[in-house]
Amino acid sequence: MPDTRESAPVPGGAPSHFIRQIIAADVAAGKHGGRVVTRFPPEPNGYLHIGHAKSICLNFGVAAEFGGVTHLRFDDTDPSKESLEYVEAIQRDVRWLGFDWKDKLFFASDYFERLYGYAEQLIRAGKAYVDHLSAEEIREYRGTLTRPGRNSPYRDRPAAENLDLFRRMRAGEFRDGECVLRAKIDMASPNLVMRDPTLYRIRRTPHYRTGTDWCIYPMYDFAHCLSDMIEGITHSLCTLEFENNRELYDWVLAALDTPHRPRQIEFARLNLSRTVLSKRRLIELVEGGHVSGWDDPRMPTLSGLRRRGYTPEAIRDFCERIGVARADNRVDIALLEHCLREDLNRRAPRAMAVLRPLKVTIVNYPADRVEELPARNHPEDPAAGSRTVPFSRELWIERDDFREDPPPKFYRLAPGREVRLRYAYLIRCVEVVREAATGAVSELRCTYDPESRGGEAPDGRKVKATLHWVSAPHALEAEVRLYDHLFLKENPAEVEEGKSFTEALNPGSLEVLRGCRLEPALGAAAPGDRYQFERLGYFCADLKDHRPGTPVFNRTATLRDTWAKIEARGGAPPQR
RNA sequence: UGGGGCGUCGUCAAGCGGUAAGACACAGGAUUUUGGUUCCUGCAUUCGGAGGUUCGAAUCCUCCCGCCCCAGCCA
Repeated sequence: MPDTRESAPVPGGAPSHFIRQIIAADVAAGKHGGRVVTRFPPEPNGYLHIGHAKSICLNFGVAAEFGGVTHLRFDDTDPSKESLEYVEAIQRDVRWLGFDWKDKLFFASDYFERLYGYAEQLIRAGKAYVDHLSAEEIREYRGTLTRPGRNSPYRDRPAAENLDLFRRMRAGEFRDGECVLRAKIDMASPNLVMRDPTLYRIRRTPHYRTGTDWCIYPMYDFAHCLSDMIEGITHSLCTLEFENNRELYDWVLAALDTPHRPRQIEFARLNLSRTVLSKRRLIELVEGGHVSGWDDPRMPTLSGLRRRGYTPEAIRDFCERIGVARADNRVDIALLEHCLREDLNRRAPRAMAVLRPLKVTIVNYPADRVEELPARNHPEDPAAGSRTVPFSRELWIERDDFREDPPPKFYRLAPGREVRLRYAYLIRCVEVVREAATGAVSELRCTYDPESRGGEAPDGRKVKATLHWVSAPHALEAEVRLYDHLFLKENPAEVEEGKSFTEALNPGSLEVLRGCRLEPALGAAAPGDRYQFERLGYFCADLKDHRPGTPVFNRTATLRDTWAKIEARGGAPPQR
């Protein structure tokens, strides 16, 4: 007999997690004829974020592993908050993430008529009733965590009366809130969800898909399980907060004696350090003007991550690595960034850009001379090819790469020191020019070694540092946006009484630099193109604001910076 | 002091009665025309705690402690 517990590796060698194990066991046992059908069921009332990505990867991933399919179903049962804009944005994001629902696109609103039929069936079976208690009264009657609730005075109406009332609800004979349809379960249940939950409410709000066809709408607990059943979902994966609802999910399907019984399985939602993932807080960031919108590159939304320069591959890898379990968690955002760098390091072409320019004049280089020096587009990938970068007498280097009074372990440029300009020459700083008024360093005068073309001196002498640079007369000017974590706190959601989570916002999460200098090859960048600016980080041309003549780049991630770490450790204070 | 869950390294997370995987982070070192990459090395005598069962327990039992979820006509 086969071991149906299936603790052994699963097809594809993916790491084991409890949902994979359950599904593998079900498949092995021939449940549902060995079929696997999952679904991703967003409500179209907001944008998808990295937490949804976990669910999307889980649902599409696990179904694919077992040769199954995944439905994209919009859980659009509350017309007051939903819209087509969100439906479109969600589809765009799921597709971008790399998943394909084929022709399996569904809407709970398409099931309204069938759902209504099931509700009547429930009424006929004496398992649901129309209640005229007000919302406040229902709350009072529900009891508390420790005290049982009381039956509504309308609870024992005959089925025929309930049926008539429910039909009149549909016909629009009652005002919003005047009555609801409730399941008749147990007002004393220790599980509050089971204390005669509301199944239908009256809402005279036009629905973005069904218009004014309906004035009654099913609640999540009624619509979701039945939608799963209708679609033949085998494994209905959701987050832990729906655990209490599982009893009701099963109750509805059993009460209706449905032919197909999906199984709800809950897993822990993702929490990420230094950001927020709740819809409520994300909305507050957008509406409070703390970010520029849902796609602000600092947002953990998929549209924000996309604009920031994240790749779908990196996000999928991240979702695979964090695992799936039932324990509350807060994943270190450094893991997401690691996945990103790993992917980008492999595929981003290299280029040179100077963010905070400092002028360098090569005093012994002819003023009218320009050389085109070959540079590799990727140090480890010859297939990425090469390009040419112009070199001339006047250059820009990074201000951070020069120190008048270099601290220990700083081995970049300083008075009298020699360094290498990447792909170009060895240069030595012979003079520091200052602004008369402020005394600030305004220019460096250097000599170059004509024998070191390409960066290697014939005498074999070594140099400790290699700097990136851009030829001044050939440079493109650009705006570069430096992004950092949105929040300073590990868990921004944890706030003191009376304070807002927005107080933990990182004031330095965005720094806009203008007058940055790019090497000419970057002029070919199209919106969304990603590069590694050597020694700085990964950058992408902004999807919205980048124009060929006026380039705008977003910093996707910095490179790991060992020197910054040494410096921060207190060795030498930064001098700027 | 109702019910439902969850506690394994700083953070995730395997582990399914046979003697604590892996990843990130962190710390060293090697290579390097990116202080990047890559490569080595180190990093839980112990699994929330206490008892018990067993030749043997993170895994089974008992009690205790801590954290999360539920009182929408939201999902």
